[in-house]
Amino acid sequence: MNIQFDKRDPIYLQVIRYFKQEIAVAHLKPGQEIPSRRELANQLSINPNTAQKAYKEMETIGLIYTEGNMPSKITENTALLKNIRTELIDEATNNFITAITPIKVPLEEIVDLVKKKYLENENDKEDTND
Amino acid sequence: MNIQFDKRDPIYLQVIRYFKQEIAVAHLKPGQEIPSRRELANQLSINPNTAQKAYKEMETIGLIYTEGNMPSKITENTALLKNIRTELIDEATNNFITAITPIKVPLEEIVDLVKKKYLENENDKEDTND
Amino acid sequence: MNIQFDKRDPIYLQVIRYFKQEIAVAHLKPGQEIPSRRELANQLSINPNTAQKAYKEMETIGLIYTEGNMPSKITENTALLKNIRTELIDEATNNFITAITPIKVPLEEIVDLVKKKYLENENDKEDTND
Amino acid sequence: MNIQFDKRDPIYLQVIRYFKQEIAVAHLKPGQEIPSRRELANQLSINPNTAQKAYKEMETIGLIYTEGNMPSKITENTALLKNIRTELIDEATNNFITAITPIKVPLEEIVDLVKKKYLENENDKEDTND
DNA sequence: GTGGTCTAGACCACT
DNA sequence: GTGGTCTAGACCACG
Repeated sequence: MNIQFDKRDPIYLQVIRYFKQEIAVAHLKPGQEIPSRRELANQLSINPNTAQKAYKEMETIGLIYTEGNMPSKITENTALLKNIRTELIDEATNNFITAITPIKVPLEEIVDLVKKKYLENENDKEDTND
Repeated sequence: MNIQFDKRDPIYLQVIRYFKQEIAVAHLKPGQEIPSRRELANQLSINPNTAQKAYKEMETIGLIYTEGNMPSKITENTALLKNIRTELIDEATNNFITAITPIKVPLEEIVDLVKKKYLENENDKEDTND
Repeated sequence: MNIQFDKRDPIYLQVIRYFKQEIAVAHLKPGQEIPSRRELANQLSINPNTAQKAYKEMETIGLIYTEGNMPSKITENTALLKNIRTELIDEATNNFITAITPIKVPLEEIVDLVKKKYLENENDKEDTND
Repeated sequence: MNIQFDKRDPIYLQVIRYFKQEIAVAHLKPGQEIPSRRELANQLSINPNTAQKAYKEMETIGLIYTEGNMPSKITENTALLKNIRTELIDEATNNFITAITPIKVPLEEIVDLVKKKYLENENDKEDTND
């Protein structure tokens, strides 16, 4: 596991987003165990309190659950899990539209730009494949 | 002038973004006077200090300038002004791609979604036209 | 008459300093007439209020005097005039020492630097002589 | 820490100048932690907002940096740090020469005066040593 | 009127 | 604890 933190957003939110993404692409499956708070903090070199905050938030959302002293697990509420992908996509798209609309960019120009950056990004990833 | 503030971002940043957008769509032109700090604060119902902070930041960026105790003006550095539109668009697009990529959404689906939301948004605006 | 205004200091203070310098080098002599407030404002392209403020301040100091509707004149208090040169030099030197002392620069280095910059400045002036 | 504030300059600028001087004489070193805003405000008996303003300005200059909510630190850009001493000295000397030149004081007289005041100042400091 | 600074005190999010 | 933002209200110098 590895997260490229940027400093614009709080770390705990970036951790949550990471888990959501892993769920959206089915790298994390219902009932699957996730690292303990301490492990996570170690792996990501973040403050244990930050890890704790992320997990607590995810529990509140219902994304994960913890029974007794067992490792936390991804929820088995598959409906909720299925929504995550849509939720992430919608959120990203809404943010985008909200940001781009006031600048009055023609739809065509937007689509072209999105396509271009999307493909650039794909190529970058291929270049850094192992 | 009117800004719909959300509480996620600091007000002074939203003010700056607003000015950038107004510049990007050429509602604000090089050398044009902008409202005084007090005036802006009144119009937006924000504290004069918050307006001052936004203006000060815009000065350090080079977006506006102030001579003596005269009202501040939009910079006459047209190169800088021209970049603003591109900068805003790029930033929005990059944020979008960065957010959407890890979810592995096919390009086609993304484009469709963008088109759909864009048009929805357009219609909303028409509905509220006078 | 011509003053190169910088924006760090208030204009009216720069005007006063200019008059003091002209007195210090005896370009302005006791009893000599000086431009009216309006004339000064025109020549320097400054606000008449600013010229007025400078003159008023100079009157308070006793540097100039005005009788009735006559043009203002340089004071005939020669003792005061003689002090101006010393005053300007002392002020400049004190400011310099106050600024340079906390940085713990050896006297030798300071003297060398002053000499160097002084001579550079002399040459610049010669180059722009008419 | 102690700063003798004068009322001519804004407090926050005097704070910045103080930090620059401390850097110039190497009392503050690259990466070194500096007091929190609140602490500084307490020590100097100034408002926390004023301390904040000074620190924010130093950040934009690149003099200090802040990660997360950790105490701010002196930048590790040693090139920038090295320049500060030169910058301070040059600025002081330029101001001095600019002020003294129009009075047409012979170089010799200037040097003598600088020497005299420098030494006076040294003695003053010795007198107040513990 | 303008910009600029400052204080006092509060609140928030993050670690 | 930390940094960051915001409000309310005041004062000053400048033009």
